[in-house]
Amino acid sequence: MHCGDETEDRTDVTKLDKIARLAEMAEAKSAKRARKKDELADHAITALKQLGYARTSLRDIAEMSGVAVGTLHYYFEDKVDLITYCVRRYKVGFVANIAEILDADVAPEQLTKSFIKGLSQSIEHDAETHRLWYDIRSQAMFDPAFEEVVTDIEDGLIGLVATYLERLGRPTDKAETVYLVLDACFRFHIQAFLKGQDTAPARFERKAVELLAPLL
Amino acid sequence: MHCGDETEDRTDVTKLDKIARLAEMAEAKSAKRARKKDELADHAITALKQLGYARTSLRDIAEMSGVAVGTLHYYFEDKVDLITYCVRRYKVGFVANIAEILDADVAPEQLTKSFIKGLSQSIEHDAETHRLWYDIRSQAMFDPAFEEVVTDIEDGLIGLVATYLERLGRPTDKAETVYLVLDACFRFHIQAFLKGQDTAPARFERKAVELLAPLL
Amino acid sequence: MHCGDETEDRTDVTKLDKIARLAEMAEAKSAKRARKKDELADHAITALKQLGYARTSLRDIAEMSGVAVGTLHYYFEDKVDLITYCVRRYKVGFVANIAEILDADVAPEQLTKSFIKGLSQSIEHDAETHRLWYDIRSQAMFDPAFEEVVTDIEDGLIGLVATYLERLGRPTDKAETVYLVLDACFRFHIQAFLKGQDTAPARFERKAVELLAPLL
Amino acid sequence: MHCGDETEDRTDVTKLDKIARLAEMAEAKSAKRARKKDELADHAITALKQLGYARTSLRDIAEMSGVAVGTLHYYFEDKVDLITYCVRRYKVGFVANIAEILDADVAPEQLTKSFIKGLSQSIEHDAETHRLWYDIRSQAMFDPAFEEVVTDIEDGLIGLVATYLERLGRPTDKAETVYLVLDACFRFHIQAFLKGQDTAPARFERKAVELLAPLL
DNA sequence: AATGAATGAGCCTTCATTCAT
DNA sequence: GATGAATGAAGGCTCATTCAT
Repeated sequence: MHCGDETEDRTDVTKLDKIARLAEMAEAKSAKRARKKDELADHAITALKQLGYARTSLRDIAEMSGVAVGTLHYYFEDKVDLITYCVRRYKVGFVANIAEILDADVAPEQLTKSFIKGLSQSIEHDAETHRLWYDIRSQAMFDPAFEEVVTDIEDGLIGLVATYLERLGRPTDKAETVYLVLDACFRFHIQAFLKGQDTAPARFERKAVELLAPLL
Repeated sequence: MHCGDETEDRTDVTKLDKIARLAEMAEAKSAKRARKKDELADHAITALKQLGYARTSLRDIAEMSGVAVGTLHYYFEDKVDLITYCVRRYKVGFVANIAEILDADVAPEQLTKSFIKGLSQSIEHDAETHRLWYDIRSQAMFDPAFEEVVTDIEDGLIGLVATYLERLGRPTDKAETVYLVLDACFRFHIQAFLKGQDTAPARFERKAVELLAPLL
Repeated sequence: MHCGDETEDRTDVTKLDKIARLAEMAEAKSAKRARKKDELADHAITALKQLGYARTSLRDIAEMSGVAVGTLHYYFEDKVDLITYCVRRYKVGFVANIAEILDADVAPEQLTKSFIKGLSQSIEHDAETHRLWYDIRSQAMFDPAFEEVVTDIEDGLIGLVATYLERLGRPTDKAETVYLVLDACFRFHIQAFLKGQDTAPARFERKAVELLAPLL
Repeated sequence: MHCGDETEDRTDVTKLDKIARLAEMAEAKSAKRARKKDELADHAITALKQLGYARTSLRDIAEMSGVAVGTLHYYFEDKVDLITYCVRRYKVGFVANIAEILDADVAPEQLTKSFIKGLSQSIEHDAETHRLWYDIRSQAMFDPAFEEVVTDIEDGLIGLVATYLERLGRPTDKAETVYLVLDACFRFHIQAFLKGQDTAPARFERKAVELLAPLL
């Protein structure tokens, strides 16, 4: 029937509209939830980088975030979920930062310099946050729950080095080796910086050059 | 009087004897205590290498050692004292082991091979214990209580590399750099081995050679 | 526009309403918490008056209160906080009770009688609770954590005596002296009563009259 | 038989001798043990007056005495026995001190002055030790194990006041009352002195005179 | 006579997690 | 969507006491 058809059509349209609107709302909701999660994570990082994984309680984080403890569990499965989310978020940002430096249009010899400078500045400004990464990486040796995030991040870091080698016109098959060397150097000087040695960033730069030279 | 003198002499001798015996007993007691401490530490390491610092309770360790919790506190100041004692004990043993290898009377080219082989075998046999060291080293970034033991051990490891370079007839001023590189490589492959990758020790050997070559 | 203004006004009203309601809820919540605290304290006093400060564990109190140990710590900072809250609460109630007696419209000679009677009855009915006060007062000689609550309560007791003297038409500058004497007498007979001497309350009354007479 | 008699006699003499010598030795031994107990008690008091009954462990006392914990249990039944021994020993000494003052051949008006002076000086010099007495007296309200020593000492103190009244030519039936008043005053000013009020001893003297006057 | 190793119950406190609202 | 009250297991640590030597 005409009437029926028309009605059905209209109904369909209405239904589709509703669904579309619902989907839209769901998306908006989900986006809002994601924003809130990130906001909570940022506060959590502030707490975590000061005390480390084992010593920071959800209460500490809740207090620092200005929300109730229950809220934390509303957004994150459990403590491990929260911590991995935080570490991932921080380290992804770090990788993006360095990637940006590697994206600059500079000569190869200049690239190494600015690359190392970027890492050195991160030692100076974010030593406390990086130690959180080393903490989690150690935990992962005992607790499989941390394995995934550590592997993902470490892959990202190796990828970063690959990008660096690419931009240098070098084969990327040594990315892992170069990462290993740079990471050792990075970690060692963060440790020194945290012990109060203010010259650690500068020493890192010299040592990194010394290590990189024979590898390239 | 003669008699008096003799008596005094005898008394003196007796006194000295007593003092000597007392000192002997005190020493024996102290030695026994040290032995017991080491025995407890060995049990503790067995527990710690399975769960790591934060996840292993003194109760766990006591149970594993077959003693009461109180006994642990009778021998160790607190948990930190116990853990640092364990890590130190294990790592000193490890350094001694490797040092023995470096002490062998072999040609330089052979030395590197046996050195790396020693490390590779330690990955295979003691991966779990080594991760305890990496755990504590990370904790030291947050907790100054671990700083001393970490510094001491790391100095020992650098010293080990210096010995290696010496035996090779190389200047030892690059010991720190070489240590950094080897440690990064070592840690990375322990991590891989613990993730179930059985080829990690072999891969470590190849990677170590690759890294060492340009540095020597 | 008229319309706009009106809408804004309405919005403002709504906002104010919300704020008001929120404030109300916060207040209600805080009141509820205070009520719960008092309820827990009352249970705690029941436990504490039986065993005293050092011998009563938080487990004992939790069990007696029918809550988990954690709940106690949710409402009170630590054991000292809980105990001082209890002692303060009890003693403030006691002071209020006696103050009520002193508020009665009776002749001066009658006042002393009813005052002493009130104290005597408190010996008979609350000897166990009062000993908790004497316990804490002694602890305060060693632990500064108890100093404040002891000073506060003792000031309140001296104030009580001052009220009594005032109602008697006497100068209040002897309040401290009279308090000292009455307290010594009170404590001594509570001690006797707790040793099983049932005549202690009656003896307290006679002794108190004997002590007060020359002071007034 | 002769022989037998003689032998028996000799035997008897020998036996008696032996018994006598044994008794002598036992006495000497017992005296030595008593001396050692007192020596240990004196060290214990030093520890106890600083921390109080509940906060002082046998380990603390052993360390301060320079003996092993086991030794403490060799001389004292248990902790309560040790503490009561200490308190009794100290307070008996205190009573003897004051009794000596009361024994002096001075005029009655002078006696009150020197009596109060003696108490005031004990506040100044031994406030810390006296608080141990107040601590135990409070504990006695909860723990019958302390009842006896507290009663004994309190009787001794009342007896001291009786001696004072006697020397003053007053009836001793008010000894308990006067003790109560003096004790209240004494305790209050010890408390004040321990809170850091240096004028407490002087204030005690004035207050004691004020309180004693109407009672005599 | 004196020791000190060993105990294990018990203490206070922390914390991730749950759930009714 | 967010809260925070409530939990209870678990943690590190203390301590009076026992006992073989």
